[in-house]
Amino acid sequence: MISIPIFRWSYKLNNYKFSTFMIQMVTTPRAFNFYECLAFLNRSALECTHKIEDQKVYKALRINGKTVLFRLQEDHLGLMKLDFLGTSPGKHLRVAVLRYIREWFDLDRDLAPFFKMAAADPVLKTVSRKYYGLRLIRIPDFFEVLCWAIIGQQIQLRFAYTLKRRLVERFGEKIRYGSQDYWLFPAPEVISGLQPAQLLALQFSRRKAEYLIGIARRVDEGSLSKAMLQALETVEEQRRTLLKLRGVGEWTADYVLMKCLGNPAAFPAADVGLHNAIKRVLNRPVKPTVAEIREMARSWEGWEAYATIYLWRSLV
DNA sequence: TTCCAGGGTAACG
DNA sequence: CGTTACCATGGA
Repeated sequence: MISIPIFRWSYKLNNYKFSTFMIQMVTTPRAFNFYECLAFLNRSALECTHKIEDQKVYKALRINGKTVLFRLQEDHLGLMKLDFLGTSPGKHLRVAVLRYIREWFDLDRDLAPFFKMAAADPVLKTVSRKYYGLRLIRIPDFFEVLCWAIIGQQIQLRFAYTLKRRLVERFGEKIRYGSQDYWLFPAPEVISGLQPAQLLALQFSRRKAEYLIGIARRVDEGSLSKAMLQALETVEEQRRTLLKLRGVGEWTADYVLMKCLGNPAAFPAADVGLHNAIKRVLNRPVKPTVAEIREMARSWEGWEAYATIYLWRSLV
């Protein structure tokens, strides 16, 4: 990872020290298209854990026990420009944010093998060219990815975003900057103390309320964490650990492996969106069966997660 | 009104 | 092991 501190300055606006920016650059790999990633991040107007404005992403983050707000935008020469807003974090924190961003956009992955495979694949051929440079946009926070996956179970994505927004704006923290609020996903210690009725009031189903609170308790008490999963030897062990959780089935387990742990081979094969995307790409009258999809996916081996996100992208 | 959404659990063979 | 009813809600 190369980070280049360019310069630092503060400026005055109306004779008031408005803000201090710490500018840093994030290097980007080959086969990376910032605007394709932006399009994915911008797919719902109801999104609340980041904001996109004028081709720039804004995100609030709690990291190393501190909250920071940053902005990320495309820059020339294969770089992204990172600005910290409202604070000027120390070096340690800046490095942590840079690491977060590399993970968020899956920057440290060589996609050459994926594109080589996809170019010759009947299902992926078109989408891999059309959305070339799109990365697996991850949800690095373990509690957040579990909540988001559970919220999204068996409901339309639009409603899932509505529920997430209610959860975040009711139980999360916010950073105010300028005239805008930037929200942080609720902490597990907050959700673990809730009664199901408090989530039912936000129109969560009773089941989902129970799942979320149960998982929040496990994360809060420390008996479940991302580090714990990462320490396991095999993906199968990771999967088994996730499947033990109430509310986590095959789809959710694979979704977490893909979106949080960044496993490019994780594959939610039963996903309805994936089925619809394949149906459309192949111009079929009906959705393929899971068995057919597994057959199609044989040539995707090792890149199932990337195949999935490119196909999901084609739905919007 | 019916059917489908980026599913999961529990009960049943 | 595979199948099935049930869960809850919003859109088309």
